[in-house]
Amino acid sequence: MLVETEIDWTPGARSVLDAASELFYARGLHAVGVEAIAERAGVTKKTLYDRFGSKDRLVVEYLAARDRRWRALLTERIEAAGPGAEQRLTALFAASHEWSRAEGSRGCAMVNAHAEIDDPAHPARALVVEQKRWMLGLFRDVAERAGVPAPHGAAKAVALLHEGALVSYGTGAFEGVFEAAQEAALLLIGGARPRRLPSSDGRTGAGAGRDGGAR
Amino acid sequence: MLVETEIDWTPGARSVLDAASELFYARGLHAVGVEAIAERAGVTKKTLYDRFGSKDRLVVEYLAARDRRWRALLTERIEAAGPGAEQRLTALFAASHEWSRAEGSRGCAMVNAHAEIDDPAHPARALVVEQKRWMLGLFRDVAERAGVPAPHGAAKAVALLHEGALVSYGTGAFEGVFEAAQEAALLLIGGARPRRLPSSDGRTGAGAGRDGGAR
DNA sequence: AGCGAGGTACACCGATCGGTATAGTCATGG
DNA sequence: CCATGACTATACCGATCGGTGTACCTCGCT
Repeated sequence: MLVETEIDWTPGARSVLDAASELFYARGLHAVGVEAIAERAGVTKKTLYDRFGSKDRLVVEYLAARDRRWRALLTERIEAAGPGAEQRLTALFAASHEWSRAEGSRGCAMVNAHAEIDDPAHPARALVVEQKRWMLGLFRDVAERAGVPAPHGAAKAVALLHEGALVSYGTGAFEGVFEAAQEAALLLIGGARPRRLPSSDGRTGAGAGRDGGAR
Repeated sequence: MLVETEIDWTPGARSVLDAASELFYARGLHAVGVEAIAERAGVTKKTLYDRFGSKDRLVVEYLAARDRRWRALLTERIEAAGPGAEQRLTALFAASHEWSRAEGSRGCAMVNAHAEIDDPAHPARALVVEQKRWMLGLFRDVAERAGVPAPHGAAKAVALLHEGALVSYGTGAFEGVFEAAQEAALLLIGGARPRRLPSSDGRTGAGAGRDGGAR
């Protein structure tokens, strides 16, 4: 129950998954060959195919594993933030920012993968969609906690803000995306009705916006 | 003046560009070979290479041509909408929605291309970034017209909303993304401040308070 | 008349793609 | 004791990748 729901991969499979995660995210699905993954993992192609069967299935497992990590981080941070809507929203955007900074600025892995998979029936597509809907659920919960008159619509707008921040951080087109998204989100969800915001004095919890400036 | 500013491609080059545009967008950069593009264009590979030199350069021309179409549509619609901030914002989101519907739901071609190009020095990356900054400029213009106290920050938030709507329309994770984005954008830009002069109304500090960002 | 630009048709290149096959090593546990 | 599972090593497969070379054709323009 309280244990990790991680699949019990063999050591070889695990290092393949790690290598695939790095390479797929950094270079793209089609740009990375199974040979390169196996080499990076310190494993033969045979092992890779014994564990995953095909490149397609490896792609799905890569996304699934990444999604698990992502959700674990978010739920942890949200729960630690307390029950308040503003607290949760702030924690959520801070976690996204932190994640993005740590992963390197290649944007959202789900969106990127979706862009490379043209087959609508590919299981990876469903995985991506499911994740985005889960995110929407998170925002809806926050909107409801805030008592926003139209929680569904507000949640959707905040989800779009978040999505935009994620991919814009990836392109590096402009700076301070998470801060801007968070501020707007707080305004949409916290400020849409007569209520005092906690210390409306800038510095909205995003910590020092110590964004990795190098672009 | 009313003439197209399109580069004077040869007929062969033009059909290659058309074919490339469809195939690259639908299937992805790496998934489409030059052979397939030439075939679709009704042209030999030789012609393709005589006109574009390499696949990389064809990719750049594909994005550049698409960007030209996109900007032409937007500027036309915005100018036709009149000088008001709300009118322009509405026209902009409507145009995006219309474009996305017409192109098929594969999301933003620029973002998708960016996801597939790992080399930061690739000229296509600069093209993508430039387009996103141009979009931000559009939104800033609107924010300034609306007399928002912190136009830069508000514009960034609206740009993120728009970005999120574009890619979310692509994933198809949820419905009504353009409507939701537009509504929130209007709220952020049109409704977040005193209709008239930017007085020092207390509540304004809550959200986009500090413009900050743009260093 | 002639020439160059824009083509077609097609053969060819080395490299890499995803995926398979065969053979053998090593550790664990019933 | 020995069978099974996890792995290495290596060779191989057909297909496709981006890209080049050669030869020939056919316009429009001077």
